[in-house]
Amino acid sequence: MSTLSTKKTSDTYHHGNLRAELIRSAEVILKKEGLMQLSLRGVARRAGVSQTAPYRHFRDKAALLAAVAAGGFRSLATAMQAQLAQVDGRRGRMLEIGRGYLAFAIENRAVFRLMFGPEIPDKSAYPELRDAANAAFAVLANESSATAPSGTPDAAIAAWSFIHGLAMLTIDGQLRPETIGEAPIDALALTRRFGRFLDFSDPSRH
Amino acid sequence: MSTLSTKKTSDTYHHGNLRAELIRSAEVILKKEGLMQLSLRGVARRAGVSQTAPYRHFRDKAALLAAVAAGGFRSLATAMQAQLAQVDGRRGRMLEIGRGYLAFAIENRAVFRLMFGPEIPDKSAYPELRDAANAAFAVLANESSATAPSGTPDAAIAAWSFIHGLAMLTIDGQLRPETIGEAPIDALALTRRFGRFLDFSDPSRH
DNA sequence: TCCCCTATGTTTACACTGTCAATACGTAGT
DNA sequence: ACTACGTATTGACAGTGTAAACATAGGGGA
Repeated sequence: MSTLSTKKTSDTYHHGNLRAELIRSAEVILKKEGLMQLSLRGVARRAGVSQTAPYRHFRDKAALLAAVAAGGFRSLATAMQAQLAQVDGRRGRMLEIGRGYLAFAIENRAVFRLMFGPEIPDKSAYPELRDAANAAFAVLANESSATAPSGTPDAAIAAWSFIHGLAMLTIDGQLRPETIGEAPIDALALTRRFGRFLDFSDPSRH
Repeated sequence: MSTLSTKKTSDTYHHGNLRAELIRSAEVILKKEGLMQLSLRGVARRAGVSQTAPYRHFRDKAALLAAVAAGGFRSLATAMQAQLAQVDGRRGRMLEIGRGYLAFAIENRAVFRLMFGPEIPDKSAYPELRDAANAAFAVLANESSATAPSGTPDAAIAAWSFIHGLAMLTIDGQLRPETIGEAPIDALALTRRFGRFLDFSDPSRH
């Protein structure tokens, strides 16, 4: 209408599929600017809509973040399974899962932090998020139950803790030369050296 | 001489030692309201000064948080050493360190998250914070080097990763009955069951 | 003693945020 | 064709981090 603001959304007043677009915009900002820089208004701006448009699709900012985090958990599960597909036999499967986990965390720091951080309070209030998180853990737990000595989920939790801690410390920049007194470290190589912590099917190398 | 002493513990100025008071206020708010609810203005309010008074003592909000985080790392080191003092002999020392670590994380979730989160970007820019973090890691590394087979810091990093991951997952509420299919879990008891991951001086049980 | 200097604290202001209320718009169903 | 409803916009409000200008106290040199 006005010559001043030529909207690129000239197609429709109703965006069409704004919800998905908002999630995608949030992901882009997360990856480019980080979690601290992500604002609802910024997401709306990038999607080309007004600042309150997101409220038609998400109760509040946390709900949008929950949707993004759910997508993150799905990607995480996929990353682990993709890595798993590269190995055959019973050996080193847990290690490959760990690699997938670590690679995902490093490639998507901001989303990874969001998935586990306090920015989404009461995560259990979002069924989609809860299901996606459980599905991701299931990849780990399922593999663990197949190789661990006992059927308890203890082994899976132990493996998860180790991988998760390694991922967190890595993306937080705590695992650095000054800290550990070595040349620049490839975190994935690190996991290889610690394979004995991950692979319950291979106790020989102790 | 006089300038030095007055700068640190001067009590004779406008409102007393504001810098320390601000840090204490921030800690209180952190523990009571959480990291998301902590604002610079809120800290100033609680300290009874104007909203820009903190800028005479900290370059910005991140600088205040860095001071708080440094205190957190010092407390963490103390917590680990206190736990360590409860055991004699070479056995189970790493496990006790892990317990101290976990207890601190649970008791001080918000500070713990701050210590490792992205709210303080470029942590290496704060010498006090860096030193405190290194000192805390040193407790772990020192113990590890005394018990681990090789002199490399690999074992310390592995132990740190495991404990850190367990702590993170715990305070993030990921280790819950629905997730792991068990009755309410005491995280400290969990570490006991996973002691073999922590105690390098006892490789027999593998 | 007095006065000024500098470190400390306040006031004011601005751009930004999350979110609510009222309003406009377009499309689907009748 | 007209109405109803889901969708998007405008405007507003309280709260945030922080920069600039101003105020004040307490000590050091005269």
